[in-house]
Formats: sequence, structure tokens, C-alpha cells
Amino acid sequence: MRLSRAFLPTLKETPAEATIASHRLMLRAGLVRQTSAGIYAWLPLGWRVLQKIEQIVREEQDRAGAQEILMPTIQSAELWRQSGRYDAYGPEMLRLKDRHEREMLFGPTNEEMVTDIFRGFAKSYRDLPRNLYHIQWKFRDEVRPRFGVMRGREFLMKDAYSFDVTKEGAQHSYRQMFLAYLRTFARMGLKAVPMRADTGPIGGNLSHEFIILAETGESQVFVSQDLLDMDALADAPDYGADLAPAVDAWTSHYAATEEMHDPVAWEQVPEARRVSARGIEVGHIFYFGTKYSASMGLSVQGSDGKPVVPEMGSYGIGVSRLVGATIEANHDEAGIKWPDAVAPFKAVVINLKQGDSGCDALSERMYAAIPEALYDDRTERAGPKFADADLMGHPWQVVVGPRGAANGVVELKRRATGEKMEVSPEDALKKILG
RNA sequence: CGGAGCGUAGCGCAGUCUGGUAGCGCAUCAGUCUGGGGGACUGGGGGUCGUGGGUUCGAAUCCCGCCGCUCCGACCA
Repeated sequence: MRLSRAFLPTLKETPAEATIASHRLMLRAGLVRQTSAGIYAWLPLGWRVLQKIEQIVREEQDRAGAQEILMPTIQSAELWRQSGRYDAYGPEMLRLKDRHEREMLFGPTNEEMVTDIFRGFAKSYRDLPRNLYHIQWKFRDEVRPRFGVMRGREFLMKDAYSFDVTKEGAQHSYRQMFLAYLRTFARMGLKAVPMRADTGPIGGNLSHEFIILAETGESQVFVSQDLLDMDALADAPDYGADLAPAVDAWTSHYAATEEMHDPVAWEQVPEARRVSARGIEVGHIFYFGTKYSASMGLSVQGSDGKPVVPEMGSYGIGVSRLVGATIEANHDEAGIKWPDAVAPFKAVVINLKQGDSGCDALSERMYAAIPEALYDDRTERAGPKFADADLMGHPWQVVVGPRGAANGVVELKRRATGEKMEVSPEDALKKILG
């Protein structure tokens, strides 16, 4: 994409409403534009990141055996009355009426709907297990939206729902998602820590939160360094095998949020290995048994001919929140430092002298050779180009200036480290594409 | 939901206390010069002062209602 024609509006000054780093940078780098309290429009740069994250989530869900569907944002109140949650959910649920005065709602989550869909098809224990997920916009009418997309009212979420015949089967489904989540966040360049969680209003009795560490996180967390040293991508799980050992390896180390913190157990962790930090919740998984299947009349015929009420779990990832969380974990004073996997552009080619034949030719050549490159072909001076490149946070900056063009070299800058090197165009491409 | 604050040009703000017909920086447009970290000069354009009402000869400014947004706390994917 050529910057001279792109809709990538950056701001020199920070809009007054933004107080935390990710919100400030998302507005300044032109990722989003706020349209109401807690509601955002996604501009090209932000939308690209959102799609990158979504795609990683999708690939890891599919790999773990979940199947993608797409359920609507608007739901009928009738469905929620069946589970008893229509009255229980409270003012966080946005309720509306259609022209026939039928009560509707903008879905804050989809347990009822997916159970309704599933019960329409599943008749036999042979139809289980299944895990269905979708990536869809949710609305929760937060009392106080804040921190930009990190606590918005409308947000993009991946939510998966598993159906199993037995508790053991449900545990297996839970573990599949547990491991899939670790891989998902690791691929995004984030260090996510699973922590035992309170089950909250969704119910059930087995739950973990996935929290990434960032200085500006909203909750206090306590975690053993041993857990932080583990590599989620070390070996790909065999999702069909017994996953208990793999999950146990992760849950055997101490990790807790402030609410679940156990000072006595914490004392058992060697002092040098204790890490006390701030965290941002980016995922949450639950096993909740037959809470919805029972209340909504989902049952299948078992191998003995008798009805079985499926065991369920639900698994959420805050996709839009991850954009903010990634920035919280990867930025400096000048701007964003995108991890390669989610960067909106792989590299920016900065032409320092637009109109100079040498610079133009070399820049065009670099631009053509790099897939997903942004080309800063504006007739700006060097200052604004460098500033915007740092602000937008492209992993690589390919700087083409008159001197370099004459000598056949470019300057390559790695945004994450600040490292700069003068290299031949070929070596630059090798590093970027390699 | 308790407490506090803010709405004036695209963004950041001054002007409001003490009423007299709207200003600064950045951005933007035209031109000239410049050309490796948000450059300089010259000349332009752009504002229902959130909104409705009231007071007044006269309201961005005073009074009342409403709307929107933000911050702190409680709550929460």
C-alpha cells in the first residue's frame, strides 16, 4: 500500500480522552476512532491487525478440532428465558424490541443460542463430542467503559462451546482448549499465563483465565518464574491423545490473580522465582457441566438407549481486546512495536527523497519485493516519515536515501530493538522475508 | 451505581470569574525555499462556542433543563 493514497491518519497530539498507552497509541496511529462510549470504528491499520489476530485464533481453534460457525448478534429473549438468564443477567444486557414489540437483545454471549442450535441436530451420543465456535461482535453495556478497546461495550470475541457425553470427555475438551489457547497467544508474540479462576456468573466448577503480563495491566498477578520460562510452542500437542500430563505441567506452577491469591502457597515458591506483576485477561475457559443443556432440554440418546444430557464448556478469547493488550505489552515512547505475527504491515519502505530517480527506483524495487509492505512515498521530509514509521510500529523499516541509493545500500531498522544496519537490498530482503 | 470534571475549527487548548459580536499552536490549502528524525517564510480557508430555553439593548461568558464524553471508586469478558 502506498502511504500517499492510504487512509492511515496519524495524529501528532494525543486526544484528551486517552489515558493509557494502548488507547493513546491506537488513536494516534489511526487504528480506531471512537464513535460512542466504549464503541469503536476500526480504520485500515487497526482492522488489519484485528484480522491477523482473528486468523491465528481461527487456525488454532481448527487445529484443536473446533469448528467455525457464525451466529447472529441479535438474539431472541425467548431463548434466554429458557435458561433463566433473561431476568438474571441484569442491565449489562442491551435489550431491544422489534416492530412487533418482540423482545430481543444484542448478544453478550452465546450459550443459549448454541445450545438451541445444537439440540436441533444432535440426537445420538454418536453426534458427540463436538466443539463449535464463532468470532462475532458482542455487546455488554458496561457501567463504565474505559481503556479504549480493552474494556469497550462492543467487542469482538471468539467463543467456543463444547458438547460431550461424559465428564471425562468434557475434561478432554477443556484441555484441548487450554493447550490451544497457550499456542494461540504464544503465536501472537504474547506471554500468556493460565491461572485458576473464579467461575463467576457463567457457572460451573473448572475455569482458567489466560493473562498476559504488561506493566499497565489492570489486575495484580502472582506467578512463578518457572511457569514464565515454559515455551507453549515447544511441541505441538496431539489433541487426540491424553492431554492431562501436558496441562498438568502448566498448572503445577504457582499462578494466581489477586482474588485467588494464596499467600501460604506463594511462600512455597522460592523467593528468587516469585514474580509479582500486572496482567490483562485475554482469555477465559469454563467447564460448566449440564447447566445449559439441562435447563434448555438438550439431550441425546446414549448407547444404552437412555437419554444423556451433554456436558458442556465454553471458551472465550477477547479478540479486539488483544489488539490493545498487544500494544500494552509492546510499545515505547515513540509508538507501537508490533510482534511480526500480528503486524499490519511486515515492513515500511521509507523513500527519503521522493522524486529523486535513484531513491524512487530503489524504493519501488523494495516495495515490490516485500509482500505486505507499506510504501511511504509521500513528499514529506525525513522527520515525519520516521516518526510515523515508529508510531505505526512496523517490524522493519527500509530506509532509502540519496546516498544509499547511489551506493546501492539501504538502511534497515528493526523496530523492536532499534537496531540499524546498512545492507544491500538483497540482504535486507533476506532478513525481512527470512 | 456513588463521587468529580469537561464539551469553543480536524487535534491540543486560551477566552467564561468581571457579558460588548471568537483567538493561539498543530493540521489543512496555494506559493517559494529546504531536504536523513514532526523545517522556514508569505498568503489563504475553516467555528450552529454540545443542545433547548431564560435573563439582558447585547450571551461562548450569567441562570435552568437536557444530551454527550472523561476521570476516581464499586462492579465486570
